[in-house]
Amino acid sequence: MAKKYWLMKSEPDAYSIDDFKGDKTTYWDGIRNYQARNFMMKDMQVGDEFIFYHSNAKPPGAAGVGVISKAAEPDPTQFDKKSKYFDEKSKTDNPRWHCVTCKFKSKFKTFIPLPELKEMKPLKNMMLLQKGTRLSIQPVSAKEFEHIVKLGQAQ
DNA sequence: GCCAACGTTGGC
DNA sequence: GCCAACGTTGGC
Repeated sequence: MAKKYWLMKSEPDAYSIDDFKGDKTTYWDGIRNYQARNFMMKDMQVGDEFIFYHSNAKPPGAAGVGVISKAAEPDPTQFDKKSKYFDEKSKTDNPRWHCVTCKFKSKFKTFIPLPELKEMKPLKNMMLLQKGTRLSIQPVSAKEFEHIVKLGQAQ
C-alpha cells in the first residue's frame, strides 16, 4: 500500500516538538476519540509520515515531521487508574483504545503558524482548516504534506 | 476566559 | 433511535 500522510496535534504545554526531538520516539497515547483511533488502527502503517502540529498554542501551527514506527497496540494508559486517560469501561481482553509509536524526523526551521497555513491556496481543502474540525489525527494528501514541509524547511 | 462546534452519554 | 444535557477541543 502506498505511503500515507497525516497530521497529528499535540498541545506544546503537554508535549512539544522539542520534547519529541529529545525523546526521539514516543508513544502517541491518550487518544480518546473513535475517529482518531480508527485512523491509527486501520489506516496508519509503519513508514507513514505526519506533520506535528501544535494546538492550543500561541500561535498554533505546524512544527515538524515524524514517522510512524510501530503499528497501533493497546494504549496502556487506559488501564492505569492513576492516569488521566484511565477508562474504566475498557477491558484488558478487549481494549478500547490503541496508539501508535512515532519516531522524530525533523523540526521545521521555520514554524508555520495557522494563519499562514490558511493563506496557502494549495492547502485550502485541508481538513485542519475546515470550520469546526477538532480531530486530533487527520489525513492529509501527499501534495499538502509536501507543501507544508517545503515551507517548514525554508530558512 | 469566552464561545462555537462537535462528540458522548443517558433518559425515555 | 431520538435528542437534550453535558463535556471537550481549540481558536481567538
